[in-house]
Amino acid sequence: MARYDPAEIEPRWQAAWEAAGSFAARHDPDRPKYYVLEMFPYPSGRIHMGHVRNYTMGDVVARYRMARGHAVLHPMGWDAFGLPAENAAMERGGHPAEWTYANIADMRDQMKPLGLSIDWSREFATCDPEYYGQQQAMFLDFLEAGLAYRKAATVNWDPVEMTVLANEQVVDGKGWRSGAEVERRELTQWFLRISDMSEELLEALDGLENWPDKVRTMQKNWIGKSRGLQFAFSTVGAPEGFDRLEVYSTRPDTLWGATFAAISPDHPLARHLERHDPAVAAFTAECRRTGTSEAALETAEKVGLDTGLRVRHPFDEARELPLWIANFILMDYGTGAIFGCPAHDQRDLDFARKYDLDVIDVFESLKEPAPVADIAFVPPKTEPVRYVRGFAGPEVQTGAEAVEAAIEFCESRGVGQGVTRYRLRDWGISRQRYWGCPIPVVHCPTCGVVPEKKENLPVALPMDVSFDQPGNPLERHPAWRQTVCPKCGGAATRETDTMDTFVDSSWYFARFTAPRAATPTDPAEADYWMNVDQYIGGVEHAILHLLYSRFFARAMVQTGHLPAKCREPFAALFTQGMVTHEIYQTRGDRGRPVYHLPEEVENGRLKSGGAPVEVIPSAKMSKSKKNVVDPVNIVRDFGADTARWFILSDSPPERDVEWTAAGAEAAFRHLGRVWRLAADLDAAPESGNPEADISLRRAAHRAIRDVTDGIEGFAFNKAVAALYTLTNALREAEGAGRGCRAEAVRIMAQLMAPMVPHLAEEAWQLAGGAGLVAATSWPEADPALLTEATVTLPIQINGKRRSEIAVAREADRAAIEAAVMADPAVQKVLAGATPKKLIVVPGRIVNVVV
RNA sequence: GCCCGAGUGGCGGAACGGUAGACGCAGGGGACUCAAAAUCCUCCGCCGCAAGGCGUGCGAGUUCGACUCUCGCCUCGGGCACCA
Repeated sequence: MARYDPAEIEPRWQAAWEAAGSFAARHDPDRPKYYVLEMFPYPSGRIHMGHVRNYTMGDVVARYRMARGHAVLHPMGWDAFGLPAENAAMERGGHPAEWTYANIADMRDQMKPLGLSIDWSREFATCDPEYYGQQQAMFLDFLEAGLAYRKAATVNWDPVEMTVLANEQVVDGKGWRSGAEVERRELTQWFLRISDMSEELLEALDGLENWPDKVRTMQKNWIGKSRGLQFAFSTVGAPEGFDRLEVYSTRPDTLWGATFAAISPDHPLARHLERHDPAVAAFTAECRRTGTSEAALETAEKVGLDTGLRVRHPFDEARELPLWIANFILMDYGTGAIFGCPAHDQRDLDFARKYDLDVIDVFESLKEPAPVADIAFVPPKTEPVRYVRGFAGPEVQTGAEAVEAAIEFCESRGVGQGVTRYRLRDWGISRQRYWGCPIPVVHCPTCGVVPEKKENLPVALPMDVSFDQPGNPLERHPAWRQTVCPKCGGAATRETDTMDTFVDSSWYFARFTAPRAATPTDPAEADYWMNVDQYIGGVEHAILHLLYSRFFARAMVQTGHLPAKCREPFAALFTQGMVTHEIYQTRGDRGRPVYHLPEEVENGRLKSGGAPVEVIPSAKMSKSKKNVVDPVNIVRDFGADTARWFILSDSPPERDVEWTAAGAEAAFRHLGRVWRLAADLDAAPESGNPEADISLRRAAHRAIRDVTDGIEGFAFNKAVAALYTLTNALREAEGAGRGCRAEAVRIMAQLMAPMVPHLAEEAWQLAGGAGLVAATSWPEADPALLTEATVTLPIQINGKRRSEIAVAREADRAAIEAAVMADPAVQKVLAGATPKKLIVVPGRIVNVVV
């Protein structure tokens, strides 16, 4: 007997789609367009289950929208610049380009058998000179528009390798290869003025209604708008030029609790002091031996050094506070100087206790007033508290009120002014690396920094480079740097910094609308296809990638590369969860863990040798833990449809999904049953009994409703469950006739086409459908088939379910009440008395309160 | 350290503030088979013979009614600006 054979079915239908040109995006002004985009992959060389999940979800949306009559754009490309290619070149020789393009070819070959509805004619990689040349053209426009500039910024410097390290390459404050203590070092670097758009990027978040709230919240917090007071302390004993010290505080209401002032080790005053005082120099040098990441700075032990200088309290000239240098003050935020109020800030309190500084309470709790001991009193700003050392406003007020009152009071006395600040910093895009988009400017000894001419673009990366030593090969290339000044024609050198790879991924979505255009975008194409209607990717990109893209879209609008409607390029965002798997380990020498691939393990034992394995609970699939399942093997063993079906079933898309071998096999068995339902249609009786027919039709139409709701609501697990229910109905519909069954199978084929497209085509054909199911319109549910005449109403007594009654769907309240009172369980409890309350929610529930 | 999430049977999960556990996996029992696979039937939150009781990470609260709302915890995960 014939069996479900995906190895035969899947290539056949992929060829059919190809022949029909089913997935070519066609600019059709007469049809509504729909742009589905999954975050494009980094070409590591192997696709993993996370990719399968991401692209399957996008494929469901894309195929569903096609069936809904949209002109769909569903492209794919490669985020191809970045560190791993350089690391590969260092470790095994060869050129990053060679490694990258070979990986792209491999990954494309792994992806195509998944049967995704991608328009491959639009594919590109960000390392294509054609792409990054257009990026350079935009950079020049940004530069001219004042959106790009240079300033000094700190980097992680490895003093042994003499190279800049990425945060990821700094492990416990040491270089990952050299093990040398990392130093912070200042370099002049290129920046994009994202901070100028802080307010706009913040306000526009409200309009992103189809983004997850959590992503909007994260971006809001990242932008970090704050209202505070900026004022200057006058200093005592400070060197010339430092007689005033500007500080910023979001809690000026605690000014009377200030017991010290502190500056960043990178503050100009600290830098001045270190030149004259060896103790200060030693301390600031120590502070700089930390990575540049905020997590590293925040988790480092809080240390400080008393400069011996003092500042005067602005409202009491006689009161002097010690001035410290402290490692937790960030030069990038505010003015790089603060006043410390230990009573109402835990970090300040820890610092004060450590260095024996005073703690002065400013306000206390209304409920249980007590002086601060080891835990700072930091109530929500909305909670009213009693000010014992307030200086503006009433004695009892909230923190928020007190802050505003303090700002007003200080301004009226000429002590500082209220200011609005943002945590968001300008975007540093300089990277001292080879494998990135060269920044197209020239350094001329006479003209300074000069933009390259657009006709000279792309400034292409030289191919004759070596990676046998650390550092940027562009710096030591014998000829590449040498060029002529575009302005004066004299000898000049090229910029050797390349761009952050986040730049590459900040506009690829726009390039997909016209991937071969001679300019970064084509206005007509961008106008038709933009914006992205549904963007899908990992939540790990919630802040940086998405915020940079939002900024870039605005910058592109400003420089004429996108129409004005593109300021928010992603109309809807969906963030998917990870794919996880159990970890299998045995113990090697001295108890060290040895990890094993899932395919090496069977029934809790190693296939070879039979040693028992420890099972560690699921975690994100990672090569180092070997808890990875290669999609290529799954497709080979079960077919793409099984991989797609499993990855969509069970877990809601936004949550993590656990891959299990049993689940994959079960998915395969289910698809086999579905195939058999279609293949065995001929065995059904020519005509069935009317009751079975109508009940099957009802089941099919309920499935239309439920699958449609599931897809529209991004609850693919629920759509899958509805399809299981329909399959069960078909299997149980013994009395239904052949025609009715075939109709149900065709509906099932249409409903499952977005998820398991190959099997859907096969079932469609077996059930007598004409043409490709990929070319049919989405079925409509008949409302008449969705409603039942009677409903079952649960009866609660005091909130606990005790009984149920069947009533007509249209039954009114009085009829329901009568039926409830007649119910034996109710009568037993009431014993003749009247209920205290009778709550009737028609169609839902009844609650009798006695 | 800071910001954001998530916690429901043995497992993945379902549930406009209204019958907790849809649908599936695993498992038990049975049919078919020389046997196995496949397939089919059936049981399946926990305690209890039963009546019944208890159950959505923990502790309070709001409500006729809380997985769902509020507050306080615990655990796990994501991000923290040079990983992508």
